[in-house]
This record gives sequence, C-alpha cells and structure tokens, in this order.
Amino acid sequence: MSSKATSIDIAYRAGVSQSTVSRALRNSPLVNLETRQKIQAIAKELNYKVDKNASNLRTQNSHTLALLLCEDPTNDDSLINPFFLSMLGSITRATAQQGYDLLVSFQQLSSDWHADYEDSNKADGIILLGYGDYMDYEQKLEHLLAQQTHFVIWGAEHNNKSVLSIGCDNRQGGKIATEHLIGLGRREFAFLGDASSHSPEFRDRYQGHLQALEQAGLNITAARQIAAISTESSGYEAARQLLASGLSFDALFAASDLIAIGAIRALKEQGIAVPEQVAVVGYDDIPVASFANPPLTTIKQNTQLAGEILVDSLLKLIRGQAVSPQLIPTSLVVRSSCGSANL
Amino acid sequence: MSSKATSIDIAYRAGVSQSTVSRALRNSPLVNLETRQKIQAIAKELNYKVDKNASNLRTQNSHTLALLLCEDPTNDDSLINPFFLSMLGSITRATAQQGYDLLVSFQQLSSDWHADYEDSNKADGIILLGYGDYMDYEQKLEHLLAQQTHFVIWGAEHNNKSVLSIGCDNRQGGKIATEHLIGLGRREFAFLGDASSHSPEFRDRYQGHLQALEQAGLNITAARQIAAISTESSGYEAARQLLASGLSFDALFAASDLIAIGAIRALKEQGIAVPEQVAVVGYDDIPVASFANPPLTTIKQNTQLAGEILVDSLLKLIRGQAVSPQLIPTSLVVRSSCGSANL
DNA sequence: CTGAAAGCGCTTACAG
DNA sequence: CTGAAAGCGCTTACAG
Repeated sequence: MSSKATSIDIAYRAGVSQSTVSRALRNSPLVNLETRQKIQAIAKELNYKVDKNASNLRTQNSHTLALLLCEDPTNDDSLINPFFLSMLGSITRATAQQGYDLLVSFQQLSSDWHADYEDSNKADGIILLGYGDYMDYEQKLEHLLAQQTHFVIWGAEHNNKSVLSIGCDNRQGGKIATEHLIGLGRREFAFLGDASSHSPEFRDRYQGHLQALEQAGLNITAARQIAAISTESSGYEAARQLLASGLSFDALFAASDLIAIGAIRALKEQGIAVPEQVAVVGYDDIPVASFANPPLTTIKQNTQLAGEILVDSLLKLIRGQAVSPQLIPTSLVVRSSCGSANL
Repeated sequence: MSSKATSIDIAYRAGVSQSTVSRALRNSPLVNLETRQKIQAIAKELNYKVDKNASNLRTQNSHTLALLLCEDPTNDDSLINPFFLSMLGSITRATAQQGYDLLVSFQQLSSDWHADYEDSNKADGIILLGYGDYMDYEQKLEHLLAQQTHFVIWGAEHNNKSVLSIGCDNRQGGKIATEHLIGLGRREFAFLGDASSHSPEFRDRYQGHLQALEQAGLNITAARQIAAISTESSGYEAARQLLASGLSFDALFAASDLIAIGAIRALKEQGIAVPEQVAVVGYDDIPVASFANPPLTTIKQNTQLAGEILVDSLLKLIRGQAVSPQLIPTSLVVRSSCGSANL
C-alpha cells in the first residue's frame, strides 16, 4: 500500500516467478492465457505500472521523443509564434498515438541541448521546430549529425542531405496565394518578408510568388520585396517602408499572417482601404487570421498532418527504416482581405 | 565511438574506479579536486552523459514533471485556448530552470492518465491545466489523491483542501474590469460567461463583477448573466441572446477574450458601435486581443509568474515542504474597446 | 580520498 | 509454458 508495487509483489501473489509476471504484463503468448489473465488482474488491482526507468534501462530505449522549440531569442515570451504552438498540439497528439512520451524544451535554456537528450537516454530522437534565423542552427545540426542522433527538422529542405526535413510546400503556397490575387485582377505586387537563405521558408514562398507572376507575364522587380521577420511590428514597418518608397501596388503577399496584420495596420493608417485599394494575403492561417479586420485570406498549413508526418518519420529513422524529406501541400483559405474579382 | 560511453569507460581511461567517476561527475567534494577535473575532462571529451534511466532507477526519482492539458473534447484541435498555450511556454521555462524535464500530454488520449505518470516513475509530479468542465475532473482528482500522487492544479481554489491549486485572482480581475467600466461612466452591465460551479474561474470573475457593481450602488439582476464557454462562437451566441432579450446595456464584461471577440462581432452585425454604444472588456489578454477591432481592453494574467509558481509549488510538494494555494494578482490592460470617459 | 559491492526493477536469452 | 540468472548503468552505504 505505502510504497509502489513491483513485479516481484505480483509474482508473490500470483504464485509464479517474476519473469513470468514480466512476460504476462507484456501480454506474451508464451505465458498460459489463464496465468496471464490472473497476473494482469492482480496488477490492475495493485495499481501496478511498469517502472519506465527500469524497463528503459534494460531495453536501452526510452520510448520518448524530445521536441525542441528553437525560438528566436529576440521574441517576447508571450508572443510565441501561434503557428508553432499549433504544431506543438499536433505533435503531442501524434506522439501519444504512437505510444511515445514527449519531452518539450525551449532551446535558449539549454546551451548544449544538441547533446543532451539522446546521449542521456532521455529520448530516442528529437524533433526540431525552429523559428528564427535558420543559419544559426547549422553548427548544432552538424553536431547532431556527428553524434548520430536521430532527428527531424521542420522547415525547408536542407542543403545537407543527411538532415531529414519535413515541411509544407512553401513554394506551392506562395504560388497559389499569388495566383489567387492575379485571378482577382491584381497586377502590382509586393512581397513582405525576408527572402534570404536565413529564412528558407519565406524564401521559398517568395519563389513561388515570383513563379506565379512570371507565368502570368507580370513583370518582376527586386525592389518589390521588403524584408520582414514574422511579427506584427515588423510587418507594419515593412509596409511603411513600401509606402515610403512611392511605388504603387494593389496587392501584398505577406510571408506570414503576423506580417500581414501589421501591414494592414500600416495601410489603414494611411487611409488605404483593404481590400478595395490593396488586397492582402497572409500565410499560416493562425487563429488571429479570422478575427483580423478584414478577415485575412491566407495559406493554411496542415498542422495536423504535419505533426503526424514529423513523428512518423522520426520513428522510422529511429527504427532504421527508409525515410525521405516530405513536402506537405498547403491550401488557400479565402476570407475578405482580397475582396472579389469585380474591380 | 560507435556505442555510447559509460562511466566504466571513463573509469578505465582515468585509471580510477567506476564509483569515483560517478562521484566526480556529480562534483562530489569527496573526490580529490585534481582527479575530479581529470575525470570531468575525459567525460567531456567522450561526450559522456549520465544515463538518466540508470540514475533515475537508482535514485528512484525521475527529475521530470508531467504537464497534462485537460482540454474540452468539444474543442477543435487548432483552437487550443491561446491562454493555455502561453502557460505552456512559461511552465516549460520554469521547469527547465529548475533542472527538470517536462513531459507534455493531452488528456483525451490517455484514458487512465491519472494513474500513468507517477506510478510508472516517468514523472515525480503532475501539473494539471484544465479548460473545460471542471466537475468532470473530480473523480480523477480523487484518484490522484488516493494514490498519493504529487500534483498541482491550475485554476480556482478547490473544495477539497488536499488539492493544491494555483490560479490568478479571478475575483479581483472581475472587480477591476468592472470598476474600469464604471469609472468610464457605464451603468448598464451584462456578464458573458458560464457562472456555475462547472466553471469556477468564470464564476469567480462574475463574483468580482457583482462585487464592483454592488460597491458602486448599481443594481444587479441575474438576467444579465448569459452563459458561454470560452470560444468565439459561444461569445457570439451569448451576445445575440442578450440582444434578443431586449435588455438595454452599455457595457459587457466577457469572461474571456474569445467570448469578447465573438460578442463584438454580434454587436457590429446589429450596427451597434463598440465602444461608443457598448463598451467591452475581455479576460486573458491573449495575443489576438490587441489585434481585435477595436483592440480589446482586457485583464492580463501573469503567465510568466503563474508558470513559475506552479512549478515551484509542485517541486515543494514533491520534496515534502509546506505549500499553500496561491492567488496571483491580475492587471488591467487598457486598449480601445471601452472608449474613454467623455460620454 | 578511494574502491568493492549491493541493488534500483525490469527484460530476455538460456535451460528445462 | 515456466523459472533461475544475468545484466542494463548508475548511486551510495560500507570499509578502508
């Protein structure tokens, strides 16, 4: 009663050996059905649970996955990117569905996170969810690779082919967003978001954007891309900068919803009507998107599917099965920020 | 190189016994400083990490906390209450700061979650973060108590004094929200949110609301409380219901930001101006609040502090130290949804 | 200050 | 189908 029951307690009560108890609890067909049921009944009665530390030590795997949120240290705590929060939800679910536990951690707190988890047998593998400058991770990824740690990384495909990345098809997302705008009769575009290799996901969205413009025979000028990171204020600044440049435009494609929302604020401040004068498309479909004013047309990433694929891929990697990078298709969510075609 | 280094490998290289290695790695003053440093250097070189399963098994504690998000099953996945997501962030940080790991799980997935964690030695204690019907947890809490599991629960103070609860001072929050509205000259109020014991947090906010009204000598009628759960659509419905009742009102206090946002949508649909005709205060200060139109005046809960106190309290409980329920003060965040006093 | 030894609670060949 | 035994990698009395 007082201290926890062990398999030996059960063995004693069931009148069998501890080995048989262990087998019965794992439902081994080696054990006589009747004996098995008897043992399981006693275990239940005693509220017995297999000690994870002991079984993990013995089997040398932890049945645990680690999720590392590598956030941009400049970000405010309370402003954790809502998209990643939603990913966290789906990853939690997918992990549990596979019978694994999930250890969650933020990068900044552990300076040597890259060495911590798998080496100490706390987790069998790691999922990296990064937002912030991609280039900063390079070294750590190398380190993980060198240690033969099992890991998958969310985002754009990596240069190093040994790094398994899972991400949404950002290029396709950028393309359909832009095509939507073109279909609505818009002709003068600007892209708001960093498009350098520091933000490979944004860069791919931009490339999809350019591709759509090109296919529509619209002209492309580099000046129409204004860098921004994924915050409301950065989006606001970027739009102000665009406005100050004096370029005329009737459509904005923002690399994230947060950027779009900031941009809309800047436009409104100048008395520019959205969508009448300028149509805006965002990216991510974060919860705020539908409450924005006007409600934001955006590109939705399937976080449910993404979480599942991330977890499945990592598990395959751990089991030594073949895996390959995957691109998850995105979809357009039409709301009001682009208006309709009758302009 | 191939397989993980153990303390025996280090002992071999350092020419000492394995026990000495173990002591040195825990930085025991029993070990000669020179020997200690030598051992630590070798450990570093070998990229050695203490095997958590082995040390946890030996010491019989896991240095891990479990966080259980008990969500309302009726909620959509992608609409995880943003407030809880923010709590998750602060709990993750606080846990790491204490040198513990954090296991995260959603309730629905594990039917016997209440028995799982501590019994299997996966975690030393549990933090319960619930949103949804409080009464549903009663049995499970009893069960946890019966098993002498260490746990803290977020929210209103519990009937059962053995349950350690940590929460924001909802009564005070409801009071200052209402006082703000009264100070602005509003006189006809309605409260949007369930105020039954199924939602003790909302109930406390409502009670603070009533207290403020009473102190201001305003009359209170039960009809002016409309039940709603914390979703945008529920807030919308509640406001429609209020509108349909024909009661006149110039101020709404919503039990959550999501409810407030839904209510504002309903008001606007009827051509009622916010804040000119009706002032609205929300609760939580979720990220969306500042992007709402108009930006929402709301009650901010200090999630940073809340996470720290939750973790600290649980750790004290585990260590057998004295703990008591705590009420964390809230603060008013003034934005535009209440207008100014010049009405 | 250091080492030999026991033991945490399991799982799993091995033998029957 | 079952049991005796080894061993996963640590920590920590105990003895010196």
